[in-house]
Amino acid sequence: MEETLLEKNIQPTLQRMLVASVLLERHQHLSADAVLKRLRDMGNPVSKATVYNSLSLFVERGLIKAISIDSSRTFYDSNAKKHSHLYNIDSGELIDIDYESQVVKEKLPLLPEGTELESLELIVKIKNKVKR
Amino acid sequence: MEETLLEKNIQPTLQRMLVASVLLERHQHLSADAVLKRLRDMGNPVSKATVYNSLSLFVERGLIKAISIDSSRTFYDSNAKKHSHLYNIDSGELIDIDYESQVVKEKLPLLPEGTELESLELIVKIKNKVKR
DNA sequence: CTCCCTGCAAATGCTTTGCAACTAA
DNA sequence: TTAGTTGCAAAGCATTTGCAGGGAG
Repeated sequence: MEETLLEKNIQPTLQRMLVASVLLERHQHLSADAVLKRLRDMGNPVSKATVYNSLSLFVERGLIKAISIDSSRTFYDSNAKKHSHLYNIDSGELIDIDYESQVVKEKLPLLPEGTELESLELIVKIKNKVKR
Repeated sequence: MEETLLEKNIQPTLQRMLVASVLLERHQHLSADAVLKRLRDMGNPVSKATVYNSLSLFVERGLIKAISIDSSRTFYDSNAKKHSHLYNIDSGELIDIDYESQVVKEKLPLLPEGTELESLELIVKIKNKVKR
């Protein structure tokens, strides 16, 4: 874990290692609050501010991704590779899909003069078929 | 304008007509606050709550779209037709692109059992090429 | 009358910040 | 020593809500 952080130029402090190990444990999407809760449930007292600061730093350094579904729903994604998302508006579940953004990129209209691609975010919102 | 609202099953009150006319005046992306400011600058005193309530109602009824760039940047889009967006992270500018979501949809992996497509949001983030 | 809408202010929820104490090189 | 990190509480924003007053049918 220490190595993982160092590779991304992140000074591996105790709290950062804790935050990183909770999120990177497996492929998952967690809110900042869920990370905090999990840490505390595990008996690791970390402050809310530190969780937010760490997660933001990780995103900035490309260790993880942040997915904003709407103004009050941000998920941190342990999968930093290029991929897209399915969001189930009924269950609140967020699922990775192996949809290669290459497909999209190839078909993309020209970008404005003097700009270049930074990232590409595709969110497919789905809902349950049955009686809603 | 009254007709436009009625078509979408929105009771055309004075304030709703004002909000709608500011946003639908032309193709644009405005934050709730920008709508409020524009209304007040035009000498139409409308409350913040009413602007938010109206915009949310319009989105719900399919008159406009809401685009969430990140947790503190929501834009309301006068273009309710299916399209995608370019977001310039340097300038904060949001631009519609005529990128037919059909292309994306055709290539989409199967949706989970019992679910159906609700919407599809593609945000291409770009940055300025020169010295940043 | 009754229902719906409006406006205000207060409340909410998420995220950031100021700052003093702390830690590691 | 000195820069970087942490934790707490407070501040900050965007958005929502409670509720009293108003308006339309």
